[in-house]
Amino acid sequence: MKKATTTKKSVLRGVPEPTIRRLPMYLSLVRRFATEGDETVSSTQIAKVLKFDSTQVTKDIAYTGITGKTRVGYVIIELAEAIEELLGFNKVDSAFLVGAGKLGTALLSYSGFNIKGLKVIAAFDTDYNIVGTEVNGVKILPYSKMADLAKRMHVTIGIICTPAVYAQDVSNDMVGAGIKGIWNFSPRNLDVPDDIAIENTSIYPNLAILFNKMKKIQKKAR
Amino acid sequence: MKKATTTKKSVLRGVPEPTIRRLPMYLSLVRRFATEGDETVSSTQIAKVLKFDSTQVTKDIAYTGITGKTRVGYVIIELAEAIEELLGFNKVDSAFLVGAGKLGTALLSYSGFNIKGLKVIAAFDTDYNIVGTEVNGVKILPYSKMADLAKRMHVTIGIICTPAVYAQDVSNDMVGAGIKGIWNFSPRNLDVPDDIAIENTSIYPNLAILFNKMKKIQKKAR
DNA sequence: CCTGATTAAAGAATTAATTCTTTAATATAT
DNA sequence: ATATATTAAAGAATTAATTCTTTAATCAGG
Repeated sequence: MKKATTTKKSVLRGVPEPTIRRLPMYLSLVRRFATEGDETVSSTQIAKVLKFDSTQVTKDIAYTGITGKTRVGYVIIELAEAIEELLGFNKVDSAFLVGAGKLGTALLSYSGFNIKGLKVIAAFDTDYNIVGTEVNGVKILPYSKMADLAKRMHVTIGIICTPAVYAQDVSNDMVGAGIKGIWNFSPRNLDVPDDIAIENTSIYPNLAILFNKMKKIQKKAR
Repeated sequence: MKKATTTKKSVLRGVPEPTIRRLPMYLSLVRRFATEGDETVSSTQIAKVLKFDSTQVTKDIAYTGITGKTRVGYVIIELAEAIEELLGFNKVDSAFLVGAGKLGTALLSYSGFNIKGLKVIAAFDTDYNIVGTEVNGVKILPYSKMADLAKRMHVTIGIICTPAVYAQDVSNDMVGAGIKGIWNFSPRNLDVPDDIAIENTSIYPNLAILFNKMKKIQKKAR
């Protein structure tokens, strides 16, 4: 052990996905602590609120590269910034959203959606009843212009909120336009080249996990 | 080892969470195959589309209790039903939604939300400008009536879509009213008794995972 | 200035999850 | 019929993730 290279752990083998799922929880929690006047936070505190093992919290935070202080914990401002950096929330990627139906407009109007890290600069649809309108400051443009604009504006992220049948075509168009990451809210599995990142988001896994937890608790009660 | 009990694997130690996250993907995929006329599906096929290891798919499906046939695969109808049963999507839980703001109404109007397994029978808010209105067939009632109605109607699931500051109070009221599972869309971590299941849903983990995948791909390219 | 308590951090041990290997079944092609 | 290829399934091996243990730092109280 003790290799003298400067490579961070996170660079060596990447941050585990379970850690990436937990880090946003820590971020939201310590931000709240900050608004309540706290300046430091310990992994013990975080673990207590979230009901996690405290060494797991410590290990997760270690991926950010910052260090804490014995008997004090972490400086919240530092910690929040370090988590944001690790998660990629501190730079801004431009995004196009395609499919301004119910789900698409819901996302556009959702305040939590315009987060640091992601800037939705336009939305697109084929329905000329909604093309030309605006949702939460984002213009809805004709889909025919999507690919060309994405190329010219160097948009890196595409958000797909179309019905399942159109999702693959939209995905193809996005990839053709140089988009590097696709956030897919449609219930269709997309086929993309290896160098395109894809993340499927659906509420069903969350619902399934809730049901599963309820089932486990019922079982324990017997 | 080798205990001769008839207990299924899923009962012995529960279904792993990664498996529960994947099963809805299989379900959505095989339903599509069914609409395309297929009657059977192999784990190899599923794995190919989703870019998973095929033995992982086989093992995940094994948790449902059904068996496949060599050189054929699984009967899609059976498989879909078995997954639905395992995930708890085949029974119906009554749910109340609290907080009919942007996020709440978005969820109510989202077609994928009224899934088998979950029936939102009413929504609640304290804002009298929206109380009395209806979203997608769901009435919005005054929040003051929530707890009482939940008790009388034996509602088992509460969905919280309020701003962070109200979330803990709503959660307390729900627990007091006998609700057994809370699906929390607010960005506040809730403190609930051990016998209450809680699932926090936020889009940030998904965004973080997307960014992380993009970062990995960029790194590989160098 | 001690003493005790709390903490981050490193490392070991354990547990969970994934991937690899083998086997037996069986559909399809020759 | 026979051979070949495909598949589910069981089990072993591997890898990943979590939890436990120890250590050293350092803050707070006497």
